[in-house]
Amino acid sequence: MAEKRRATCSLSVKAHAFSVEALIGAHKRRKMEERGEGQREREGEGVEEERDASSPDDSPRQRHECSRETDTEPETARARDDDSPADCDCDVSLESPRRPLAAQKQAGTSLPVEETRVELQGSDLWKRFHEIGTEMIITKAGRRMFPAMRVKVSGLDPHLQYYVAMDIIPVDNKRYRYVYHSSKWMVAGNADSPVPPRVYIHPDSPASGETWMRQVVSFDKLKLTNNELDDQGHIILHSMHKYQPRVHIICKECADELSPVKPVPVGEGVKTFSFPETVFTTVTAYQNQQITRLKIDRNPFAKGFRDSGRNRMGLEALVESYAFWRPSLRTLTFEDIPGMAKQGGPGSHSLLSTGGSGASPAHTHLLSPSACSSPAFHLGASMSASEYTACSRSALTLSRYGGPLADTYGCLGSPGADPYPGPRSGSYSTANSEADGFGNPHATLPLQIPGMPSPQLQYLTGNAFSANQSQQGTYSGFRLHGPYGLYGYNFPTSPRLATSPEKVSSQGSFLGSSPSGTTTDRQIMSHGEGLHMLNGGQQNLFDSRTLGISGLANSSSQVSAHMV
Amino acid sequence: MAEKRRATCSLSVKAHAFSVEALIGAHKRRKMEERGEGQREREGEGVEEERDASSPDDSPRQRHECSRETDTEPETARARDDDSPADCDCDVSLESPRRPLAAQKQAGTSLPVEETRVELQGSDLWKRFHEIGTEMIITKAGRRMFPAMRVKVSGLDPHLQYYVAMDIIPVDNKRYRYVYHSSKWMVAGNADSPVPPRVYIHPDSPASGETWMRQVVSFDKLKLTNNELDDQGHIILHSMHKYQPRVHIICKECADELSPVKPVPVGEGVKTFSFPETVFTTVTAYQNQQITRLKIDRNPFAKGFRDSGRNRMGLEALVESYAFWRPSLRTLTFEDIPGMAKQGGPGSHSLLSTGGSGASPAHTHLLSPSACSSPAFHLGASMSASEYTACSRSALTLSRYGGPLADTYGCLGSPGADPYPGPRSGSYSTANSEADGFGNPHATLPLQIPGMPSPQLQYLTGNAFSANQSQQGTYSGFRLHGPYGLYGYNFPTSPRLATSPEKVSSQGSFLGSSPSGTTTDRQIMSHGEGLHMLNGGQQNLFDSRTLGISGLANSSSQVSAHMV
DNA sequence: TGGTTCGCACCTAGGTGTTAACCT
DNA sequence: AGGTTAACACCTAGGTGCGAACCA
Repeated sequence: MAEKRRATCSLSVKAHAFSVEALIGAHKRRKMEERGEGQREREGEGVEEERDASSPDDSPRQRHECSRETDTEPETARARDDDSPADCDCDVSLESPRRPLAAQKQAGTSLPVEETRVELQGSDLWKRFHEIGTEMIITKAGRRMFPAMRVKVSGLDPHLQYYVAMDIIPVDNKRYRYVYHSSKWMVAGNADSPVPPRVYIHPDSPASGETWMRQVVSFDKLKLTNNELDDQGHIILHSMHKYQPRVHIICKECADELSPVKPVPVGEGVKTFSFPETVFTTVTAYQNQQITRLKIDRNPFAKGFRDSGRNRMGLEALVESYAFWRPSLRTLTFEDIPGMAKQGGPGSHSLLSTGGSGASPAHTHLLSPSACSSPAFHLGASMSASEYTACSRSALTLSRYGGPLADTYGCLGSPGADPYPGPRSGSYSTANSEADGFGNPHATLPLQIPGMPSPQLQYLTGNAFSANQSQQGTYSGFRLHGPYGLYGYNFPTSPRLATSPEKVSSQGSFLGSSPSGTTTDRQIMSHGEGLHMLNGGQQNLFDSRTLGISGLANSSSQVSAHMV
Repeated sequence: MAEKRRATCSLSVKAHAFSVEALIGAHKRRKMEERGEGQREREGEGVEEERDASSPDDSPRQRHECSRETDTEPETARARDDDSPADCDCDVSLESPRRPLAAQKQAGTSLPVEETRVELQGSDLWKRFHEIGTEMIITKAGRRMFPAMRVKVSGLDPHLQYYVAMDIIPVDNKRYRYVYHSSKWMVAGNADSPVPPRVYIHPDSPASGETWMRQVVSFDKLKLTNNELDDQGHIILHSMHKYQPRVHIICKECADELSPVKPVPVGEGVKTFSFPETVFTTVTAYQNQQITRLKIDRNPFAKGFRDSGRNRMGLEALVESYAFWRPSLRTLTFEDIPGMAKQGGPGSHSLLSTGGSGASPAHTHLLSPSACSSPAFHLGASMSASEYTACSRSALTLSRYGGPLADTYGCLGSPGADPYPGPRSGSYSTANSEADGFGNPHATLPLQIPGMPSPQLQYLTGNAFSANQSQQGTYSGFRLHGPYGLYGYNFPTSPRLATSPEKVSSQGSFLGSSPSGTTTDRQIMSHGEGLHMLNGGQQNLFDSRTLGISGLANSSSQVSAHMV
């Protein structure tokens, strides 16, 4: 019934223009080849440390394989054996250090001044992209980023109110062009004229430090656009330019000047963080096929374009599916397979027919209805934990709202017209790896496990620049970038203040079924009937069942960024 | 390919047990019959004053017809000619009076003490259900209410912080049983033992009075369950009991005791509102077929069950479809129609095949990609409106966050253990009609049109009990209920504090494309490229194009409830 | 020719009533 | 026999890359 059918192969029309290098990744090639085709099949569904976060159905399956999915770190000298254990479930020990100070001190009372830190979640995935050369599609209507920025914040005053915002600044003043022949980005001239400044203010803003630190702060809903007249509040960028996303944490009293249509103010109370691996080049259509592949492999919404296991191409998948019927099918062609062009084989429920007909409804129902529904519970006020410990299900309660004590700071200043602050100052950042990129819910469990030692804790209790990873012997530890030589951020105080609405409504719907603890979702870990509450670091109680269900500890990146 | 096919008719298995009265609505029957079949066809897509709020595609179409869609008010003595103009587009004058005080005073500076008022949105739809006998399905997993509670709040101090919450209390201590023979609910004994108390705290809580008053406060995400062990934060109810939803507005300093698992506290600073037309009976499966019909007709998610125009039942629709081929088909039976059991007729594009095959993918693409995307824009701080008036698109900006001045009130008290407050006191309420129930986005536009007279303003500026409707001659005006004789609300201080998460993440996704101004969505009117901003009543500027696009003024209900 | 746009198939995510079991 | 449950078809809503068309 469908009027148009996709071509069977997901290569773009430009495929003829690729270099072999671009297609196979050359020296950056992952070592996947070593494996049997059967093993690689599942990679296509989104594997390794980074979980899709949206298809609860395949989570369990993948966790069983991740130990060998991450064993390859293209190009970099990073040790492979570090990632493997981290990727796997049940090794939650790596989780703990993410909240070193807050968790240690049994917070609840205000903490003394400590360094605000921001860890990038999903750093591993970001780096995978970064090694290839991250591209982000921008459209007139606005396009989400993939991976999305997700960070974990620590070192805030639990009782102060903060805004968290994100902006994206030019890395240089160049325009780029992708040369298919060499599979490289080349400078193609100077940058286009600046675009109207836009800031994505996290929809949970303002919130208490406790709230921010309790969850993974996700920027899933942020959208990029090339429409300079955009009135949806999306971040406006030029195509074929290089950009650097930044995260800002602004104390409420300093947020007077904060606006979605003005550059983020600078000064005390505004801390800015950036992560080098999140640099990307904007495009209106993907240039590097490797990027396309990785996006398709990892973004659940692009599942339809998977060959059912990327590197293990479609044919191999079919071989597997039909092995029972035709044991020696190794050399078969598409024509050999009945219905290949129109539908999947009878036994291949997980085999997406690339040219499949619409006549095959999804009655296979891959989604397990009992998968975690990740709800969020609201409390009217911050509560004494004792009120909720009586729970017969060993559940904790999430104090969603800042609570009475959380906003004794009222910003009394008027939101006066913000004088254009001028160029942003550069930002430093240190970054450790071993992270989940897209926000594996299970992986981002912000819980400190009582009684379980935190092997990396020692490395994280120092200041931001001392971050390191105990279990990653050969890993470089952290990267320290000098002042980011980012292109001047000068926008006209400008006429197009045409601020406009931005849809934040369906916050978290994307990751609704998995990324617990993201501030986007205001969710809490909850698997099936189990109830697991985050308690803002004030307690260390939690349902130990969570461990068995939601391991995959490594997805939290030990990235610590230092602000200016 | 589908393994199971729905029966051709959407009548339940209990259909054999209905009385004719139940099927045709007896004296409550709407006068639709008078119309030609062609006119009534589209009713099935969700018409009258209440708009689906989720299918932007048919909005325009419907507005062209609504003038005659709402002309019937079953049973009540309500004048029909009142509703007609109100339902139609362009008559925005009815919108204005909804925000009498805030809009009048050019708020922005604090208002003197005034009566807090709450208007039920979608009162018309609620009353339609109420007249039949509203039923709400409850499931173990939790079921949304339809219609959802949506209210408009006024009379708050714009600069104070408030929580808005909802709970649902028993109307009496009886258990009910539906008697198909008489199509009536009969008492079947005493109520079951009380269920654990649950309160749905609106996810936007706490927020400033300005924020609450600016938007329609929607309880879309609230879910009902019959699972007493629920850990999702859903409201727990008994099946076959009668309940009354209530809305509470709690000033932040009084919200210490507010908890999702404890009864709403009483006392100063807590104002409770209830609307008689929102009483419902809980069921696990619909009892009254008229309820089923109305639900299917109005709930966009049930569109698949529409016969393409409910009251203009399936057969009539087919007659129309096949009229061209068989002009005298009035007496035909299902068997007369080729393919009746499996697919719709050739010419009825809007006729959903009741038993249709899955082999027909949605390539018709009903959704217009250019339809309003209803985005929400965040502002880091409340801003001086002057900053945004320069917009070349005559757009205004929504000040999303309370802003600096919005929380000078910090509740310093600890969230101490809340002593069980005991039975709720009854609540009074006055209610005017003429409302949209489900929250037609366009209809809930909280804008005061400068220069446009507000015919009903005079009736709404008084205290809560003086509400009336100027244009509804014969309507009773308002209802004043004495202290609601609601069943005692005594729950054990109880053991199952098993509070638990509640998913609030995808707030507004349901109404994402239409109900602007709902606090659930934090959205702003925005049609296509147009940008319309709500400004919290601080300004009256807005893009006049909104009028032409988003009329349908009547959907805002002039309901004013009085709290205890 | 390189870059952009737009319709589309194909996904995820989740809200409907129906239906057939199932329970009491 | 009435009430409850879970799977399911069928929706809404919207996020993907593809590919043809378009543009400069």
